[in-house]
Amino acid sequence: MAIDKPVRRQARGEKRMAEILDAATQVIGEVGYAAASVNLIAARAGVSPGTLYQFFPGKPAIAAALADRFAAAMAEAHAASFDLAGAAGVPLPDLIDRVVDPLIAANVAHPAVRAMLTAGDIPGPLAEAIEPLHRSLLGRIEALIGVRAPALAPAERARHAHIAWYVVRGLLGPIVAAPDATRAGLVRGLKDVLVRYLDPIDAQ
Amino acid sequence: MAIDKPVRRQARGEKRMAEILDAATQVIGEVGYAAASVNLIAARAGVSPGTLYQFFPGKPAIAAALADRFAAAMAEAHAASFDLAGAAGVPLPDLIDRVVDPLIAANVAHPAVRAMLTAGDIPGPLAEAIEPLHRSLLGRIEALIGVRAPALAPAERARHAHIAWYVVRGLLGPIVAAPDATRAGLVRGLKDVLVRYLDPIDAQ
Amino acid sequence: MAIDKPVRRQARGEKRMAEILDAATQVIGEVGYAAASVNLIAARAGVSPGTLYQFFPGKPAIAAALADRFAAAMAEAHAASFDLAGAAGVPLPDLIDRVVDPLIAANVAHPAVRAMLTAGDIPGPLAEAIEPLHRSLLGRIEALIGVRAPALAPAERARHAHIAWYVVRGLLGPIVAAPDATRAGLVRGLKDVLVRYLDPIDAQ
Amino acid sequence: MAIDKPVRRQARGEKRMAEILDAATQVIGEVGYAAASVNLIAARAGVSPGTLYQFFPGKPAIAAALADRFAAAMAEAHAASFDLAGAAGVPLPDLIDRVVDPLIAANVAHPAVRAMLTAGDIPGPLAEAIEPLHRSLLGRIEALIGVRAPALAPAERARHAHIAWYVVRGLLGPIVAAPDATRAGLVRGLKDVLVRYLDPIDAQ
DNA sequence: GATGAATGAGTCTTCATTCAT
DNA sequence: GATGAATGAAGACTCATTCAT
Repeated sequence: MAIDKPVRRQARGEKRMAEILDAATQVIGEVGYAAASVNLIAARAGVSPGTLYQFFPGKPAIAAALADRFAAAMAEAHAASFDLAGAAGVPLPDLIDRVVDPLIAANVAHPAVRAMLTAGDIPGPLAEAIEPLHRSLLGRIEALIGVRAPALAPAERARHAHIAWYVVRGLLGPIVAAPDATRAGLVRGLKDVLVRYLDPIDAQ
Repeated sequence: MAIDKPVRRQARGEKRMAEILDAATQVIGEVGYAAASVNLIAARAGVSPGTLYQFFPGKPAIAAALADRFAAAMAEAHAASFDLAGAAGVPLPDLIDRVVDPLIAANVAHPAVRAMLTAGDIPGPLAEAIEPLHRSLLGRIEALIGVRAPALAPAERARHAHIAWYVVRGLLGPIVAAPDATRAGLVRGLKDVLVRYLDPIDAQ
Repeated sequence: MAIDKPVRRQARGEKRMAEILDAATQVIGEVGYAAASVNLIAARAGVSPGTLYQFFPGKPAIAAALADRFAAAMAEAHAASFDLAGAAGVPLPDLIDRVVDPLIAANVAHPAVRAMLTAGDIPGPLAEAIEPLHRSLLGRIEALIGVRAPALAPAERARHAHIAWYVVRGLLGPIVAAPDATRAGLVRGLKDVLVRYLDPIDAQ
Repeated sequence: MAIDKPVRRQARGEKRMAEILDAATQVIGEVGYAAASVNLIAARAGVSPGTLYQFFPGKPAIAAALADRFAAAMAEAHAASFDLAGAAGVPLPDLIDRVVDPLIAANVAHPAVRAMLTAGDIPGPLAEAIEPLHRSLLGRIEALIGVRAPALAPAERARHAHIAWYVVRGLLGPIVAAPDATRAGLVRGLKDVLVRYLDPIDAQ
């Protein structure tokens, strides 16, 4: 019982954090990072601003937490749909399905991340908060290319990864925002772009 | 002479407008649309806020003017590098060079537009200010595809245009931000993406 | 005790609200509604503008609160000096004393209301904020006339109430602004006007 | 011809002034003195702000000119409907008709004056600009009372004049703003108030 | 942990007025 | 006389953040 208390407290805290992050996901997804005020997020979470600051030291920290959460979700989803080791043996279009589909699903579920991903191009606190996510996504893509095209020079590998990632990121917004009817077509397009771009690079 | 007077006035005004837009281009390019305050733009232009408001009724109007300016520059540059009528006879990679190179040059020269282009994904005044430019760029791409692949169903043509445009837009940021050394590689990548994506669609 | 906490918070807030309204009463009373800037009111209340906005969403809300406060004070004062039911049995001059004296006392105590009452003739946010007070005062007058002259057609009753109210309102300014020496004479005049105007209407 | 020029110029100037005052009458009538910006008035008059300032040294000067214009119109209208000397012989209700009707007509035609008349209660530039008009109207009323009740002590005469004027002023707003259907009833009421108030004072 | 009051610099915008042309 | 560009001090309002309770 005495031992119970801190646990319970931590549990309460985790719940609060989750609530705040959920609220932030909504608000940032709706109006963008810049226009999403801390107070609005707190209000949406049903919490006072003071409470919010008890869990996050500032707005960028919320962004960072959101990014973390997303990175974890992504990692888990990708782990479920493919594994690096086996990635060499899969036909490219299949592999791209397995990479892209969870990515899109995750972005639909986490609209804030998408908004921050592009807003983060401008140097600033947001950019720094987002960077690890950026890195991790890029890293995963680079690793995959490394597996598929082991002979590729590292610089080239990095370049292709960047290109691929920017293409994906550029289409994420429209895809997430699109009505269901259009979305499928855009996803199809994105995959086509990737397949056709990467195919020549792909090990023969 | 009597006719000269009003002209001279307008000239002063036009010059100021240009100065303000130049300042806006810089500031928005540096810190993004959201963080670019009207007062900062005015200060950068060496003008009082009141003066700025004599020419532009608000921030979105500046964005719209910037977009207009860019659209005009683009149109001119494209007119110089290719013409729709003759676009059918050019090899695809050549055509893409002629379309992409001026686009990138223009974006390097107009960094604000690039920033606004992606920030404009969130509905709001900026999005509305940017829309005509968006439309015009998309329209040009669609027209080109129409010339190259006349048999394509209109819906498909539109879809491909969207995909291509989002790909370009998504890479514009990194390309513009990249140091010269990296930029060339990214441009190369962008063109490869486009060529490989559009080649199968291209008329044989 | 646990219940005490939120109460105490509210108490601080309520106190602040009262201070802000007091400051607004002064400032608006001195310079009028239009010239009374929010920041000035806040400063006079010894509060930052942000704090003011925590309690009132804008200037019209302050006006509305002021009007409310005044209406409540009026209602209380009138309740103490006469009651509708018994109003029929009082000689008209007495009744008018009992209605007018508290009204003037209240306006002397709440100079802002007087200023807003006439400024509110121009359609706009102020007019809307003031309207309920207007209605309530008019309603009270109309009710009184109804008691004194029950046979009067409703339209006529309303007309007389309007006339009487506009007469009162028109003299409120000068009366409140007058030095004590002159004030009594003006009040005397106001009452004479009302008595003589209403006497013929009064039930015989 | 050489002699002609200045005249012509003056004529043009007078016309410009009239245009500006007409515009001011409209604008102030619509939004009130405080909200009527000089630039708006100039624009409404089809003139640049600079030009406006060539004729009037500032906003209060416009108010003063408007008041002057109104005073002149009033004087003329009153001169046509009664004369001081003969005022003694007219039945009171008739006299009040002859005083009130032109006053109302003039206020309907000059809505700005009405707006300024009440706004001018707050000390400030407007009040000073309006004061002469105030004085002149009060003076006329006082003179009339003097003719009708020559035995009245001057202080009492002044007091009654004030009361009467404030009553009129207080009803001017509602009367001018009222739809035609209601207006007649209000005018009737105003006259009743005045007749009944002044009758006991009136010489027998 | 939680609350909500408090801050104050900063944002956009307006406006009376002046001045070069 | 006429124009319209230019000013800059306010004004209303917001927001990330802190602090007393």
